Amino acid sequence: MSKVAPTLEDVARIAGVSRATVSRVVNGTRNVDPELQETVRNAIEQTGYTPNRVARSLVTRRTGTVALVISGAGGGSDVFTDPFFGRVTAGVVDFLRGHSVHPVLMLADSDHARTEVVEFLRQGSADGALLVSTHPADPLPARLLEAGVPSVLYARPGRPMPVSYVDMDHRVGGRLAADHLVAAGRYNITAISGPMDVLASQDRHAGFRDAMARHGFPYVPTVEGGFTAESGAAAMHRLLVECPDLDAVFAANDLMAQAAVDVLHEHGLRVPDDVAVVGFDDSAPALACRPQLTTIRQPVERIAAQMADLLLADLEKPGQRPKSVIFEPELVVRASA
Amino acid sequence: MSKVAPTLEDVARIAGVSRATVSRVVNGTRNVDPELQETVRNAIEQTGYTPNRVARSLVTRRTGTVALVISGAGGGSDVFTDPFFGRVTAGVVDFLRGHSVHPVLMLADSDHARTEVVEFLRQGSADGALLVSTHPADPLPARLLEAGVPSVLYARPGRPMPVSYVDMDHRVGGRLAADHLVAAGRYNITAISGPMDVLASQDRHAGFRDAMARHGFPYVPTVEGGFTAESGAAAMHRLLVECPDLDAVFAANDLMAQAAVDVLHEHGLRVPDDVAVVGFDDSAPALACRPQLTTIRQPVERIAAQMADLLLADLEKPGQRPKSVIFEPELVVRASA
DNA sequence: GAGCGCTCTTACAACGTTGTAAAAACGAAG
DNA sequence: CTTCGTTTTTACAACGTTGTAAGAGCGCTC
Repeated sequence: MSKVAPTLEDVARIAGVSRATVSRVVNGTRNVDPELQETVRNAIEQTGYTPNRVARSLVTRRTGTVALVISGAGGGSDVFTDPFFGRVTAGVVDFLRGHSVHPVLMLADSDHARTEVVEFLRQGSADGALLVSTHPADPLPARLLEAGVPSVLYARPGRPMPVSYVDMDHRVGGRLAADHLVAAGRYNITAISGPMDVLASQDRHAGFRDAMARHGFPYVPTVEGGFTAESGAAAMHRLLVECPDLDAVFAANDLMAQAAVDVLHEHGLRVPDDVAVVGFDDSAPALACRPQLTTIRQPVERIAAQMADLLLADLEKPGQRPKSVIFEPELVVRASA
Repeated sequence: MSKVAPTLEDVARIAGVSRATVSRVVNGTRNVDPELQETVRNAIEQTGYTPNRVARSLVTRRTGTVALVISGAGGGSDVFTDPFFGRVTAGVVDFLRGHSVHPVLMLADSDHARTEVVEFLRQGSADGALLVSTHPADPLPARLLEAGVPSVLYARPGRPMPVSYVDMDHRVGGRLAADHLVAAGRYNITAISGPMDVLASQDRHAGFRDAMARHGFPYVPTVEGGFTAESGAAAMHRLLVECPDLDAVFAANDLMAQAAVDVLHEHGLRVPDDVAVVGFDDSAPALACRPQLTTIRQPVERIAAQMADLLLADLEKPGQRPKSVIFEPELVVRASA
């Protein structure tokens, strides 16, 4: 059975030196006689010693973990089926593993849960927080800031505050979609927006609408969706009723775009011949969709990695002023438009 | 700025009692005079005290975290785009949050990474491991067992060993698919299997083939896939070449089934009129697919929650003998077959 | 009113590490 | 042969918590 783990003390006794010397051999090997080093290393080998991380954390005040918090989203379980969060996780995990830092996954979908997250971090269970917060009214960023927890946000905060964040220029994304559809000669262009209480949705739509206006289209029939497939399908149905002669749809994410394509097919409309469809994100559904989606690429994994990078930098040298890094979207032309 | 966190000592001084008394108020409130309790609570309120989890862990030898390890899968990043892992994560997170336990996400896709996982757990950074290991040759389960780390596996281990696990009866799943296709009057039934070095794939296929044999079909044309959309499409192409008059396909997961449907459409074949398609898992693509997939439901979230439950039970009362819980699959009839 | 059994509270020693200040070892220089 | 620097090693006090054994307070009984 797993006998009790050996400690520094045990190693020191076997090597015939003091705890401190062993400690110095284990971490940065400064000022230790090479011969002694060898002896100590042997003793470590012999005992199978492995430093106790908790004890180390207690004195260094560093745990080597960060919290990855998904905040704001309503239903806890659906979150992980949305490709967006999977990609964020992938980007974060991939970056952190190169730095021997481990992410603790937390959901902050209720007030109770948010309190728990703040407590967790105040208790020093993690060194900082990576916060994916979609709703601008989310109180969590402010609460973490107030608690003095080093944090970096994915997406700019709802109200200005001194905190680092990464983001993408969603307005440019909207503009790219508009430019593409207009250049393709579409006239009856419509949109399925994301939930309007989400900043990214607002920006995507504003960018789209502004560009359309510049192209001479003062009004864009729009139905608000909820970033889910069901909401996308419902929105498409309504658009077809309100605007039967539409020849293009800009959907604020790929999930809704895919659902829209299905609805169009059900109505006997061909994509892109009758109706052009542009999505947003360039995530898995964009490729799974038939026809494959023309979409606006958001480099989620890179953005997420950058977020982790900013946090580690802040942990390394605390007290720097907040930073922001904004990524540029990119039009990916496939078959749907 | 965030002043240094208050400690038990501070609270004790303000309340005019000793550290131990405060400690007893904070956790299970046994044997403390109600009046004193009130005083202490006020002091806690006043200082904004929150117990330091690391210090607590050092003495209790419990961290309140478990490692959620994704092992075996090749590419680190794709993992999280596979709906399966998202669902496992959702199930685990959802269960654990009710128990104030937090999952640390780890990828074990290389030997180096596996060593890091074992070290992490031996160092006491987490109380136990939830291991999603797909390849039977994966050395991680054995190494964790050897290191005395409490663990529970998703899927039975490659070789028998005394460790708890949860699983589903994949053979029954294969049988359900075969029965359904035969009952629907299909004659030229084919299969796209999962990667054959994965136990779940073997079982699904074996169950399918055995049932087919019982129905009088001694041979099932089969192409091996890799659980990805691309591999599913490639497999479907090959099947169409080798077996042009096929009228049914059983794909070992929904991702491949969806890709197969697309390929069939490209060949001008209608689903289900010309070819029936049955998937496996009942994950998001099953609903996104047109027509929606008839599939074998695997209750991934419930299985994952059960896995977490077993681990917590083992942590609660260590040294019990290993347990296994096997779930039953279920046929979900939709439009594709 | 001394002794006894309660309940409640308090010191104190862990837990396993790191960092600092003091001590020992060892040459080299005067 | 002492004195002084330099390098290496050691002892000891943290870090913030919990658990245990000893102690204080207090109402009973005899």
